Amino acid sequence: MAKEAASELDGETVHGDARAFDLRSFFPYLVRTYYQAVSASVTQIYGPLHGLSVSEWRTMAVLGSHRVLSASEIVERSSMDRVAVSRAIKGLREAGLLKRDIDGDDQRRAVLRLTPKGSAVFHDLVPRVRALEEDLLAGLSAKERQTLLSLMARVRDNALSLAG
Amino acid sequence: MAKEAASELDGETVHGDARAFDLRSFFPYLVRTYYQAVSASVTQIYGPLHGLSVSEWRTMAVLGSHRVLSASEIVERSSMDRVAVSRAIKGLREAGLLKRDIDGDDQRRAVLRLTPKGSAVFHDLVPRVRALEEDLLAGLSAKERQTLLSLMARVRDNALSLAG
DNA sequence: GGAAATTAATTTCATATGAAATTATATCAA
DNA sequence: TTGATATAATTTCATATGAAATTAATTTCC
Repeated sequence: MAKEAASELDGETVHGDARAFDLRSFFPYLVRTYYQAVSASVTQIYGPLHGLSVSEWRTMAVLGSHRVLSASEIVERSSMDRVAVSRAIKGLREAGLLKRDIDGDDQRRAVLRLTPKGSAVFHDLVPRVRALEEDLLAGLSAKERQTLLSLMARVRDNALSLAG
Repeated sequence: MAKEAASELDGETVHGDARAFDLRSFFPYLVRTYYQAVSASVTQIYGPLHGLSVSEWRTMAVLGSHRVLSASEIVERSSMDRVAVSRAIKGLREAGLLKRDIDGDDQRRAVLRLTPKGSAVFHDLVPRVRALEEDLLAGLSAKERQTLLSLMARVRDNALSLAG
């Protein structure tokens, strides 16, 4: 990274009020610290307890409520990329938490479901992550929670339309 | 990951309403998709334009407004870890955007500042990232923006207190 | 029917990341 | 002093990540 810059800059002319720029009040930076804190708190639940990675937990969460899905369907429902899902499936299979069968009609398609052991882990985790969710939102009224989700959704939509 | 689970689970008894768990309404998951969208939109600015990585941009942003700092001070002001900062400094030096001098009093300490070229890149980027920030928050009133930041800060504080 | 295009899933490869170890200097305490 | 401890910064090493290539099965269209 930081290869030779494309735009022409003479290195002398300083314009605008860039000097006053403060990273710590820059909105994307605040979003990042917010995400980091939230993310670290969740990892504490499924990480140490059952040795799951983030991708494994998400894969399990999607399968836990949908019962039977293919890898592609998990990709759609989890906003993870297909490599992450493929590796999560591998890890969960090795741990005996997930079962993989080839679909009768379409031999490319692998049908995935939690094993009884996987299902038990899932049911052990759900109340814990729900409690964590409550702890994260502690002190916020129902209305504030709704406001937060709605504002986040609006900003996310703005961001997605910028990315194309 | 997904090594042998520690807790005892017989794999048969299903309890609670885990079946109804939906990842897509799980708060930490929503925070993550929000972060991913915002993050991708910012990367579009400093990435292609000047070939900067995220860490390089942040390091530059901190130095751009503080003029002269050590690597540790950048770590404090950017919420990055010291390895990321060290590597960002290396990249920025190789690109001629940052200058490193050993402090006279403390020979361990490296004093960093942007070169004229680095300063020019910074001044080129600031109006662009400010415009992006505005695009992200488009459609939100001043009050709504304040509300969003305040709610995010409260949740972040909750999360940090959970992590210890 | 069979070549071309499509779809499912995995593997490869090159890069990113962070905890722990390392190097080097500075300070503290006997 | 000098041995022990602390601090600044970098390097190492093991793991995580994702784009692109690969493998394999299926569908489309002539």
